[in-house]
Parts: sequence; C-alpha cells; structure tokens
Amino acid sequence: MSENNPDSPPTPHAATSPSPPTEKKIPKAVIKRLSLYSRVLQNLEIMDREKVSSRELAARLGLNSAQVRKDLAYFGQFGVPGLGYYVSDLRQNIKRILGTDRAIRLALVGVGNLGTALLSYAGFARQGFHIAVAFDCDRRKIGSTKGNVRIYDAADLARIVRQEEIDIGILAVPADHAQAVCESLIGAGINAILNFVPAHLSVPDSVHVHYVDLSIEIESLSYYLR
Amino acid sequence: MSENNPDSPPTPHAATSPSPPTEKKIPKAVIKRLSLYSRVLQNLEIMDREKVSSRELAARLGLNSAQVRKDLAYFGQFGVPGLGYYVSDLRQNIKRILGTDRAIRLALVGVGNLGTALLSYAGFARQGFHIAVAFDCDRRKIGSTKGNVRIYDAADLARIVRQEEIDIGILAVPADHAQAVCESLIGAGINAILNFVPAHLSVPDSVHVHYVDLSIEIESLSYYLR
DNA sequence: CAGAAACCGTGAGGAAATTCACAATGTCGT
DNA sequence: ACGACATTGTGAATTTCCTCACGGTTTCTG
Ligand SMILES: NC(=O)c1ccc[n+]([C@@H]2O[C@H](COP(=O)([O-])OP(=O)(O)OC[C@H]3O[C@@H](n4cnc5c(N)ncnc54)[C@H](O)[C@@H]3O)[C@@H](O)[C@H]2O)c1
Ligand SMILES: NC(=O)c1ccc[n+]([C@@H]2O[C@H](COP(=O)([O-])OP(=O)(O)OC[C@H]3O[C@@H](n4cnc5c(N)ncnc54)[C@H](O)[C@@H]3O)[C@@H](O)[C@H]2O)c1
Repeated sequence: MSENNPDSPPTPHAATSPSPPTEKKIPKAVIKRLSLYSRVLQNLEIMDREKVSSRELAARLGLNSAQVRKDLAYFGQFGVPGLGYYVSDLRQNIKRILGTDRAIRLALVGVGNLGTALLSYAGFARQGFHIAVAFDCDRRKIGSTKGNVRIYDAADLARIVRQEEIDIGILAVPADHAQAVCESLIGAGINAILNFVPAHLSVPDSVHVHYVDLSIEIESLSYYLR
Repeated sequence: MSENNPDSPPTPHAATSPSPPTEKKIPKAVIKRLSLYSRVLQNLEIMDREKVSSRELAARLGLNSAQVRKDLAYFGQFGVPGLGYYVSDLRQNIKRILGTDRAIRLALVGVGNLGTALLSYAGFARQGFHIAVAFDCDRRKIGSTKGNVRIYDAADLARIVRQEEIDIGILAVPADHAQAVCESLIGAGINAILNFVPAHLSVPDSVHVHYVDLSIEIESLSYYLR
C-alpha cells in the first residue's frame, strides 16, 4: 500500500489489480496479532505451561476468543479440540509464519536521542532482532560504536546495507531528511521500514512502512480526556 | 474499550450498552487522522499557505480525499465548496476538537533508556505537550532532573499527579511493573495512558490506553519481507 | 466404555471503515 | 451577470474486519 489516487486515472501498477495468484488475503490486523500471540506464548513457555486455550490467549490480550481461533486458522490447523494449543508448537509455527525463526537484521539511520535509546534496548535481542549497523551523518559519531553497534557514514549506506544483508531499516532522523533517507534505503534494496519520524513517506507499493508516531498517540489520547 | 468477555455472561458494565446519549459515534481511526491533519496544517501554515483542498491534504498523507472530507464533516462544515479549507481556521478547529488548544500535561513513569529519550525530545513541546513530572523508583535518580524535568519517587505518584493536574501518563517501566504502575496512575485519577511496555494492561472501560509496541511493529514487518 | 466437558474450526451475519460518485455550492474570469 | 470550473458534503456501494453460534472432535471421569 502507498498512495491512493482516487481522483486521477487508475495507475496501471500491478498492485491494485483485482486478485493476484495469492491464496487467501490475510488482513494486516491478523499479522499484528500473530506477533502478540507469539509474545504471550513466549511468556507461557517461560512459565512452563504446556497447553493454552484460545479463551486464555484472548483474555491475556483483551481479545475475543473466536478471533484468536480464526486468526490462527488462516495458516493451518494448530489446535486440538477439547484441549487447546500446544504452547511451544504453536509458538514455533507462528515464528515460522512471521519469518522470525531466524535473526532479523536491522539498520538504524539517525543515532540521536531516540536512536541511542533503541541501540541500548535489550528487548530487541530477546525477540531475535539484531541491529547490525547504524548510520549517521555527524562526523563526531561516525566511526564510533554505541551498544556494540558500529556507526557508519550515511553516505555509505547503500553499500553497507547490501553487504550486511539488512532486512529492515529504522528511520530516526530529523523530519526534513526522512524522505531522502527513505529513498536511499529503498535504493539499497530495503523494502520494510520502521519510521519514527513524524512525516509521511512516499514509497512504491512494494515497500512496507510502519509508522510509530508518538505525537499522534498523545494528541489522540487528549481527545478522550472526557 | 477493554476486556471482551465473549464467552462468559455479559457484564452489566454500562460500557457495552447499545448507545449512550452520545450524539454520533466517532470512529477511533478518525481521531488519529485528525491529529495527522493538524500536523500537516501546521506545516502548511509555516509555508504561509492560506487554503488547502481535501485532495492535497489527502495526497500529503497518502489517504483518499473523500476520507478527509468525511472525517472533517463529523465535526461540522469547515470547507468552502470550490475553494477548499482555510488552513489556519481548520487547524484551530481541529485543535479545539482534540483538546490540544491548551497545553497537555504529561507524567512519565520510568526514566530509563527510553524515558530519557522522551524527556529530551523537543518535538513534544512543539506540539504543545509538556512532560511536567517524571517518576522512578531508583534512589539514584529520584530528586535529580533530566531535560528540565524533576524526577520524583514513584511512591509519591498519586499525590503529585493530582497536585500537578496531569492529563496523561506515559508508561516506560519494566514489563513486570507495568500493571501495578498503571493501577497507581488510574488511582490518581488518570484516564489516558500511553504505554511503551510490551504487555497488555487491564483497565476499566473508562480508561484509554494507547500502545506503542516496537517489537510488534518489527515482527509484523518481517512477515512482509517478500 | 458411555456420557459429560472442553475446546477447536468455520459459515453466516453483522459492524465498522473506506471508497465511490454526484448533486449542491461556491469561486473566478470576463 | 454569467458560465466554466473547482471542490465540498454525503448517501450508497463496497470492503474490511469482528463476533456469534454451533457442529464436530478429543479428552476426561466414573
Ligand atoms: N527523541 C524522541 O523521543 C522522539 C520521539 C518521537 C519521535 N522522534 C523523532 O525521531 C527523529 C529523531 O529524533 P531525535 O530526538 O533522536 O533527534 P536527534 O536530533 O537527537 O537525532 C537525529 C540524528 O540524525 C542524524 N542525521 C541527520 N540527518 C541525517 C541523515 N541524512 N542521515 C543520517 N543521519 C542523519 C543527526 O546527526 C542526529 O544524530 C525525529 O524525526 C523525531 O521527530 C523522536
Ligand atoms: N529502550 C527502548 O528503546 C525501548 C523500546 C521499546 C520498548 N521499551 C520498553 O520500555 C520499557 C522501559 O525500557 P527501558 O529500556 O527504558 O528500560 P530501563 O530498564 O532502562 O528503564 C526502566 C526504568 O524504570 C524504573 N522503574 C522500575 N520499576 C519502576 C516502578 N515501579 N515505578 C517507577 N519506575 C520504575 C527503573 O528504575 C528504570 O529507571 C520496557 O518495558 C521496555 O520493554 C523500551
């Protein structure tokens, strides 16, 4: 998904075509929940729980149990009627589906306040995410390391991103550089970006961007203050 | 919204009742977009643009122009046919609707890696958000200040939150303290929480929680890597 | 081993959100 | 003053997502 051109002539990008040879269409919301299930299962595993029901899984996440079952059923039959799901088994399956059964390699661009916090976040490693490299354009930062991650010159981004086989880019630069950096990342073959910058990114349909926008979250919370 | 009890007897909490005396029901997604519009309008204002069409607004956010118009129409008639919307006027209206026409007072709980980055983030002030106080339970941090914000003992949370007339709480503590801190905040009268902790919070229906969950974002991006 | 209990998978129905499409309304140039 | 044009506001159609409800399967109990 990217731009919607509702008014102008329909672009002949294959992306908006009726239904590609894909099997079934899986809602984006389902994927996000898979990830939530995965984490709950990880906790259950630590608690040495062998089995879990859709009901319990749902309760631990504030969801409806039918939704849990339906979400999982998109990908196969993992449950045992009368019993529930086997924790480890289900977790492994979900990890495989999400592609997190191997380490995910990340590149961080912009090592400022936020970038630094991300570099020293232990939670990522716990989930199998590895920030392999970081980039900045500030001379004083280039060449140094933070949280065991080497900081490279943003000018060398394309080369290093390819070399290091990066999967996902993290954007944490000032707003007025976001689009340009985004394009560098795409140019380097990246097609998944996590964007912390409060700016809309224009990207081809093949590239996935997830936005994390704190101001939006706070502002919209403000609306609900009675 | 909080727990869904799909299986057990319907709880007689007034929250799930058919339709309270509310006027029209405004989708949550609309509120989030209002906030996006507000920011784009702020940029347009800086560029000295007087007017803007729903089409342009949509293009700048990757949305459909009909959606922009419909969103705004929930709250009144702000546009002028054949012309568009007056930038400053619309912006002021949206800020009024969101309640951001006055400063929003925030309390941060947990001044670790992430909390520190948040304290030194200039972007908040720009949007009219003010982190008024911070809390931690680490002796070495209590009493000091970071980014001009005083750090208090978490034990005094209730008293200070009331005293300082805090609107929204920000949760950035370790996962195993999240639910307890959340309850302290609610006990102190808070009913809007921004939660960075990767854990589900159980709260009464009257309390709004927005989740910011980085691992989920990365994990779900991973799914889309081809 | 029979009957009860637990729980999954899923079709049908519903609710929510988005997009379409167009009549209505205004602007602007001449 | 008027016709050409731009753009809004909104019912209707569409799409996306969620919940209900139940048949069917497995386990458990006595
Ligand atoms: N700090 C926060 O808590 C926070 C919260 C929400 C959003 N954000 C957003 O995240 C982004 C970064 O915030 P921050 O507080 O870390 O800012 P910052 O100014 O501390 O850091 C930005 C870093 O990006 C580097 N940089 C600038 N241009 C670059 C380029 N072209 N290529 C590579 N690196 C470049 C700078 O040298 C700097 O180190 C901003 O867009 C901000 O709005 C930050
Ligand atoms: N650092 C990141 O980039 C990042 C990213 C995503 C999510 N998170 C989440 O945010 C939370 C904080 O992360 P962090 O990296 O800042 O951790 P951290 O350990 O650096 O900081 C946690 C802080 O909370 C304080 N604390 C602990 N219990 C408390 C209590 N009961 N009341 C008040 N303060 C208390 C600790 O003293 C510490 O200062 C974690 O749940 C983490 O999973 C962090």
